[in-house]
Amino acid sequence: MEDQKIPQVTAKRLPLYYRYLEKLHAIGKKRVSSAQLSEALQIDPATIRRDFSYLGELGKKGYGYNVNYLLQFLRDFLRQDEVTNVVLVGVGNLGTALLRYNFYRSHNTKIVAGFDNDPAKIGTEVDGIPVLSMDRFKEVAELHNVEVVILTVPASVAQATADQIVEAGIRGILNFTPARLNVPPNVRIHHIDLTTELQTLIYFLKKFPVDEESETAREMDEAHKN
Amino acid sequence: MEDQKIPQVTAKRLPLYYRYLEKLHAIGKKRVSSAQLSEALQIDPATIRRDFSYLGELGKKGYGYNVNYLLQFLRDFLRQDEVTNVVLVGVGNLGTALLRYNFYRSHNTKIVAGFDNDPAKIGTEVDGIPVLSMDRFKEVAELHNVEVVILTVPASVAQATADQIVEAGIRGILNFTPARLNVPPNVRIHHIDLTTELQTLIYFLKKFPVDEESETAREMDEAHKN
DNA sequence: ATGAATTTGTGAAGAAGGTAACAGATTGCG
DNA sequence: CGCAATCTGTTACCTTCTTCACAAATTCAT
Ligand SMILES: NC(=O)c1ccc[n+]([C@@H]2O[C@H](COP(=O)([O-])OP(=O)(O)OC[C@H]3O[C@@H](n4cnc5c(N)ncnc54)[C@H](O)[C@@H]3O)[C@@H](O)[C@H]2O)c1
Ligand SMILES: NC(=O)c1ccc[n+]([C@@H]2O[C@H](COP(=O)([O-])OP(=O)(O)OC[C@H]3O[C@@H](n4cnc5c(N)ncnc54)[C@H](O)[C@@H]3O)[C@@H](O)[C@H]2O)c1
Repeated sequence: MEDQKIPQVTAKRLPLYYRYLEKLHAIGKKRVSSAQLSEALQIDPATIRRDFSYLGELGKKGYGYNVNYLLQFLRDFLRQDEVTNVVLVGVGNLGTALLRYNFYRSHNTKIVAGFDNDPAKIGTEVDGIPVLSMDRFKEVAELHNVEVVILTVPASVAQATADQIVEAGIRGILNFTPARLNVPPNVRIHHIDLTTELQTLIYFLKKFPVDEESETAREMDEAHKN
Repeated sequence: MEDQKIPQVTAKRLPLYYRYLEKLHAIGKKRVSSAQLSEALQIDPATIRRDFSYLGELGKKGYGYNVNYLLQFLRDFLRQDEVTNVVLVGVGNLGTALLRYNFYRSHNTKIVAGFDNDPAKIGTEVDGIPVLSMDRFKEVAELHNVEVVILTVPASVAQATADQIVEAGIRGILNFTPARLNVPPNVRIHHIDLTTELQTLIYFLKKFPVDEESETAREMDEAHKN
């Protein structure tokens, strides 16, 4: 709480900046302007400068931002040096895909285990990550200091599963199910609703068919470029 | 364009309402109030009423909303009766999971084909959906009137692939890669950045550890409940 | 060294979204 | 029927986010 509050949206964009700065660093670029960042990330340069200004005066007038400095600053700010352990519950189609994705290499986030209630899956491994019975959830979560769960169970059991993992002390849930979970106020939930995203995209296309002339549709859509 | 503009956020919530109304309809519920919807969807009742008011006067004072009527209205408005054909490009971990998911049953959206450039995958099927060579993209997309692509290729080839599919006449892209795609203004892109979502969730947990006393963190987070 | 060119940080205005609150319409109980 | 209870639609306000526009600082070319 020692940090002064930064806007929600800014917090969501910081990882984007971080990721791109890593790329710039990798190719040896030493400086970058908000205009160049804007070009690459498709975010208004004023927005970018404002975002950074919440963190301090990170740039220099007439020069721009020093890539190394900014990268290091964001690394610290985002605690990118600390490894975060998470677990995934529901090793089905989507869960397996997520287990196979290497969040660790790119983001210092480690999925230490998957959980499922299907006896056929329990005891197996996905890319070296063990799939365990839900019985062992609390034990394993505590052992690895896990506070965040990726939830990919069927919607029908989402609430019951959420109750169970909250009970075990989990404080954050990345919810891929369409269910709206009811949890205590001290537990944070982020919803990712793939179906709705697809539907919304289709809705806009059907509703506002773009003729080459008009830019309206694109303007309408800018806000979606999170 | 005949429809008066409705706010972005409202458009994103409509499928949510629609989905829940289907559930209500299925269990035979005849009427529902904004307060009840609020309870189930965790959206402020005033927001719900405002959302519906953009579409017309759909409710009745002292009564609430007629489930069947509202459901039918939203079905029409969202064009849920028309089947939308889409294709998926990049049949890897994530792509395969999405192919296996039945968008059709739940949302009248049909993935008619997957595309990949891996010879080992071309010619196979995933749950009855054929995996084809990119060479056939334009032909197949035109045959099935496809305007929307789900993009799940590696980030490194995302831009090149986007160019290729835009060239073939695609007008909407659901982009799962972390790449920020550059496309003509008449093509719509929605980004779904799973990694950033996870990072942002973790960021908030680390930055604002919730003590039972304080609600600050939850307040800060409300906006994420999309 | 000088002055033109850059580029930041931010004040101010605007756009977009959320919500309290209430008039007015309707329901449904007694 | 009469009246309390219910519940919408919307006005008014508030908060959050975006963007314009510009002074101030710095760089860079000559
Ligand atoms: N797959 C997709 O592309 C996709 C798209 C949109 C939404 N979703 C949502 O993501 C969720 C998962 O989808 P999926 O396709 O991977 O489903 P899935 O059925 O393939 O996987 C669900 C997994 O959860 C396990 N499970 C069931 N009950 C459990 C319990 N009580 N405790 C622990 N594990 C349990 C099952 O054994 C299975 O392995 C669903 O809610 C779905 O609506 C998936
Ligand atoms: N899997 C995840 O959980 C996850 C999480 C976050 C982000 N992503 C992103 O989603 C994308 C896909 O991830 P993945 O794990 O499924 O990767 P993957 O490597 O498993 O799948 C990529 C697929 O694309 C195919 N491909 C490669 N080049 C192609 C081309 N030029 N044309 C057509 N197909 C081509 C490959 O053959 C492969 O089948 C990546 O951009 C990744 O960053 C994935």
